[in-house]
Amino acid sequence: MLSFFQMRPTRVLSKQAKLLLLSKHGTTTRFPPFFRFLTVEADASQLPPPPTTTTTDGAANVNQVVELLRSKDDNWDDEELRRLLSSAASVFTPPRLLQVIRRLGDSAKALKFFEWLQKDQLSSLLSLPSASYAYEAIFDLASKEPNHLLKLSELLITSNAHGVPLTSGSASIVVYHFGRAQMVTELLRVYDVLDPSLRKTRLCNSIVDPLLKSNRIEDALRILDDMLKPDSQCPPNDFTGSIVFITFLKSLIPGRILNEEQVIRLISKLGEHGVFPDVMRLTQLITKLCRGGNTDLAWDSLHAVMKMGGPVEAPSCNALLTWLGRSRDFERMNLVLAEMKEMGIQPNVVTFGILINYLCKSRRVDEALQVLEKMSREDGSGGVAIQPDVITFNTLIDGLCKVGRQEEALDLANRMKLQHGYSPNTVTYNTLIDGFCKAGEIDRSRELFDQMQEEGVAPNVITLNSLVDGMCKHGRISSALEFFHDVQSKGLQGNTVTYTSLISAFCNVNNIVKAMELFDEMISVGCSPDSVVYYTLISGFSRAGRLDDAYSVALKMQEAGFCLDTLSYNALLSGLCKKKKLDKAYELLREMEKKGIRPDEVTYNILISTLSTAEDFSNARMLLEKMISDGFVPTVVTYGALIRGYCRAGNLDEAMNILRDMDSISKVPPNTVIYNTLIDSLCKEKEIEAALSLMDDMQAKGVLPNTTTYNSIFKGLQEKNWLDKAFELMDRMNEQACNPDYITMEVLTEWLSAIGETARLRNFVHGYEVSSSPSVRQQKGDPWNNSSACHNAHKITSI
DNA sequence: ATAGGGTTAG
Repeated sequence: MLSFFQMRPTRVLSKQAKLLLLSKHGTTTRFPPFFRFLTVEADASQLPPPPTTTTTDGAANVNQVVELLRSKDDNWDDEELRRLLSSAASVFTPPRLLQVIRRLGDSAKALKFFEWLQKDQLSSLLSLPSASYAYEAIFDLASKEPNHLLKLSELLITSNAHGVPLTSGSASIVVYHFGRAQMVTELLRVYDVLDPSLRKTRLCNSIVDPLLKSNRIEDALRILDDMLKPDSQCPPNDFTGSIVFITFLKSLIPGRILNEEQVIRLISKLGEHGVFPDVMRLTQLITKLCRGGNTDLAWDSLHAVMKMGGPVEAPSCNALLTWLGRSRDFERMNLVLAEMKEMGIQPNVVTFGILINYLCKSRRVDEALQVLEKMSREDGSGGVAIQPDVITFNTLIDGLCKVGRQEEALDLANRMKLQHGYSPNTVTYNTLIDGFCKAGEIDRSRELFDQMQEEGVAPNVITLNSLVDGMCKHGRISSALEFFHDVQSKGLQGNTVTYTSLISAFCNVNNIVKAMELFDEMISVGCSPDSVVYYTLISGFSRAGRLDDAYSVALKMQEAGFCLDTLSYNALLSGLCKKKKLDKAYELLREMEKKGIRPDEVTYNILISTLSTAEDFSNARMLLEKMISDGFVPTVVTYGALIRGYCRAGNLDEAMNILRDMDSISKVPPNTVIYNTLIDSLCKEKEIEAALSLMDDMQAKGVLPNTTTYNSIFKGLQEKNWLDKAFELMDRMNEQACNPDYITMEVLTEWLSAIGETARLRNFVHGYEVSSSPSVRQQKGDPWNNSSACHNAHKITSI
């Protein structure tokens, strides 16, 4: 009875169905391809050709059956139906049956008819292949009816219960609808009941995509694994790649939902099937992974694609290089650059920019300048010259400024304009202005500020902030305020950074009232406080000894939703220790520990300093051990704290021992502060020779003395009335452009006026030579009156 | 590519 069909059971049917058919007949039957709606996977070889014989009798019969089923609601005349179907047994073929079902236009009725046929002797009409197609027709009907999702879901269960395998068409219908509704459980059920030969790439994609979108990573991976098998029936295509890579990029991935191995495995397996992320996606993936702290995985991903011959271009490499640069991994940066060269991946201006930026940030400015020279030169070895852009230059200009070479930075800005035709932009000016401000050359910065406006380059809030901070840090707070108000009136608004600089400056001169006023003003003009400005206040209050106020700012900070960070805790801790409130300090330490805020090197330094000051050297040294065992490296500040403690305790020998240990054991070079501590103590102990020999030691080691050094020495010399040495040092102070402060003036005025040497003091303050003669010698140029001698030379050349 | 946060000396 199945002989209407040429059967080909191997592909479409489940094992169970195959056995059933083979045991009954063992002949080959072909399937009718009647219903191919929504067939996602159009595979003609799967589906048998349409039947070759049809008769008009049959067509008439279909009409009659449909008529009968539709007219008699659910209670059709069984006898009549049976008669219609069997009388035309030779012509009422399964294809006709499907025509009936399709024309019923109602899935419930169709299912009822199907079930009637199954119970009936005529169930032979529903031998398995056509049963599957009958179900496909019912699925199709249901999919167009109200409440289709529920119906499809029920039909899926019924068909399974009836032992009727899904056709590829049925699968397409349900997957399409379940996928749109993200019904992951149903999708998985479809996948599981579907004969493996029907699991085609596009169908699998349609299942995997909603699974990934619903975050069912494990389930998606199971299907992906099937797809990625070497001899897969449903190998991944570009769409598979794109849904997987998009999921990678949704940041759900790194570490949390997919682990590193899984990411790499997917990339490799997809690559084995020739599916790669495109240049943009790979770049985004690398950036995302790096941003999530997973530079290693980013490295592996890029290399996996490289190794398998996927498309890798400069932007993807640049993404990795950026982060390697940030983590100071120069070795791997070089490796990437070498690989790029080897693989013929052409670096672009960004690649060089990253390299230059890295070198600048590592203060290796000369090497950065060499890269600039190299990139604009054709090197004859296949390398193409890459013209630097404004960003390249700005990076270098900033690099020069940051190492205090602002004059060269200015030269480079000129070169950029004259030789390369790039006009300096706001960033160029900002960088230079900040450079000169940091060097204390506020007037030069103001000139640049005026110049940029003359040339039509708009200053922005960063320009403002550099100047305000520069003025603040160089004792010109009122100029800073004036300047701020000035630009405000011209329409340039400050921000939290502007206020932080000002607040910090007022805290430093102990004007807490003004600092608080500015904080309130900042909020009233709509700049939201951030952790830095809170820190600035906490630190300011702490240093002023106003711990209660510091605590109340800390409370405000937390109410605003910020956590106290290590820096803020250190500020409070330092304030408490200075006030010798050690109980409170330990309480704060316990709070830090409870909140999981790790102490850092500075925390240890504060505590070591406190213990040293209290002359509790055994505990100070024990803490030093703990600091080291916690993985911190003691610094010049740590040793400085110990040295200061021993000095204050009058144990200069031990203090000197530590200085020697720094040199011989720890290899920490001493700085000015260390020498100042020791020199001051030696002077106070009247050991002026030893102090002077330490000064020689400083000079030999290239450590510059500062005003504090000279102040201590002058006091010591005054005690012994060593005039000549004092004159010599006054000259050296001038030579080194080390400005006297009020303490210097106090000491020298008292001493020199008492012995009638005020003329030398006058020479000293005017920058003239002191030691040879008290009378006025040749002018060396007055360092306090040199403002605008040749300022045009400092300008960026106008074209 | 550019701006604001620290511990030690007097």
